[in-house]
Amino acid sequence: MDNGRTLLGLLSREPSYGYDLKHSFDRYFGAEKPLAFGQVYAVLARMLRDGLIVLVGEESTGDAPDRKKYRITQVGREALLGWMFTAEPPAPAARRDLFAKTVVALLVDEDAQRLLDVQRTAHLARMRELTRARRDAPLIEVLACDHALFHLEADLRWIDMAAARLDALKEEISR
Amino acid sequence: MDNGRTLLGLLSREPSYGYDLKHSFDRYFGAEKPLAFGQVYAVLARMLRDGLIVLVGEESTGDAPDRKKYRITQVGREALLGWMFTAEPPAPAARRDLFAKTVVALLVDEDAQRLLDVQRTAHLARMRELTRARRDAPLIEVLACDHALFHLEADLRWIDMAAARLDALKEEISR
DNA sequence: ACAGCCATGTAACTTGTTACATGATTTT
DNA sequence: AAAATCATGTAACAAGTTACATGGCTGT
Repeated sequence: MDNGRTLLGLLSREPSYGYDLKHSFDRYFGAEKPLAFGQVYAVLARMLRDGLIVLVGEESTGDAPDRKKYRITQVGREALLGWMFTAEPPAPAARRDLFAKTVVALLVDEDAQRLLDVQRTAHLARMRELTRARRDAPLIEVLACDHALFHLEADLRWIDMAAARLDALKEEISR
Repeated sequence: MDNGRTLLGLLSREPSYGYDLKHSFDRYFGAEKPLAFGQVYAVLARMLRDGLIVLVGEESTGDAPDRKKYRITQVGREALLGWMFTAEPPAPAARRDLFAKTVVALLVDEDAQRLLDVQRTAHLARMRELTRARRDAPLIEVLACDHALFHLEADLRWIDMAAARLDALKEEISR
């Protein structure tokens, strides 16, 4: 319900329509990946069902096409605050890509060192891209880039550390 | 197909059974979160359908209960290597929890500074836990902890940086 | 006999992805 | 008149989560 919360955040500013929400979402979060309309309406239907939002009066003139305006409820506001002020635990190890691939490389007895080299190169390339995209971007995108950059850097540090311990790891795993 | 690849990795060592795969998975990746049996069989059925694995001869004695042994195919081996030697792009900004929450806090005009403080505190607490869990753990778990620790640290750095730019961000967003 | 482990799965539900369907209004 | 944009959705598919169902074998 990740997209759900961000849409709820937008609705907590002011009531709005599915169509407009999609564009607001894209403005704040969608630089890399715009939100599909299908997803917007699915999420709205879910939140409506769960009482996080309601349809607001409307039927303005009757001439215009369907336009459904949604408003956040008290329940929705509480859910939103609950989400915001909670920290998600880190994903389990198996679902952290780099870690999983490294372990699999050791299991398969494919050259794990080569795997780490490939991953390092790919990470560096992405970091260069992001550093370029960062220039001349609005502040919000700068922060989005920095967030990604910091995490790529964390991966790089891990790669170097793991590379230095591959032999010991390999031995431990094959036991 | 994340779990799929790790199970495929285990199968690339030697043919095995769903039941055993679950336990192998838990041994290498499941310290934090064991893999459910239901998921194992679902993944196996999918990989079988896609030709990544096949059933191996078997029907050993007829007395024992159902036991289905799976073997990786050439197609499966190629899929596995393709996965390993590819780097996943970072998740889009909207799906990076900390970033999304921070932007929502600014939109909602809830005290974003307080949000960052709460998140920092939670991150530090997790880091303490992980540092503790790290002691006396086998090497593979040490590396899993380090991976998580590096990323938590990356988040912390971002929190500090974002906290220092909140006013500018708020201004940019409300335009 | 009963507990616990071996071994396989199904069912219901959640969220996300991609592609398609429909029709009105506004702009060129 | 055609093209772009406004505005809503459905359908099919993928992957994961949790809970439940079933039955045999093993050790006490």
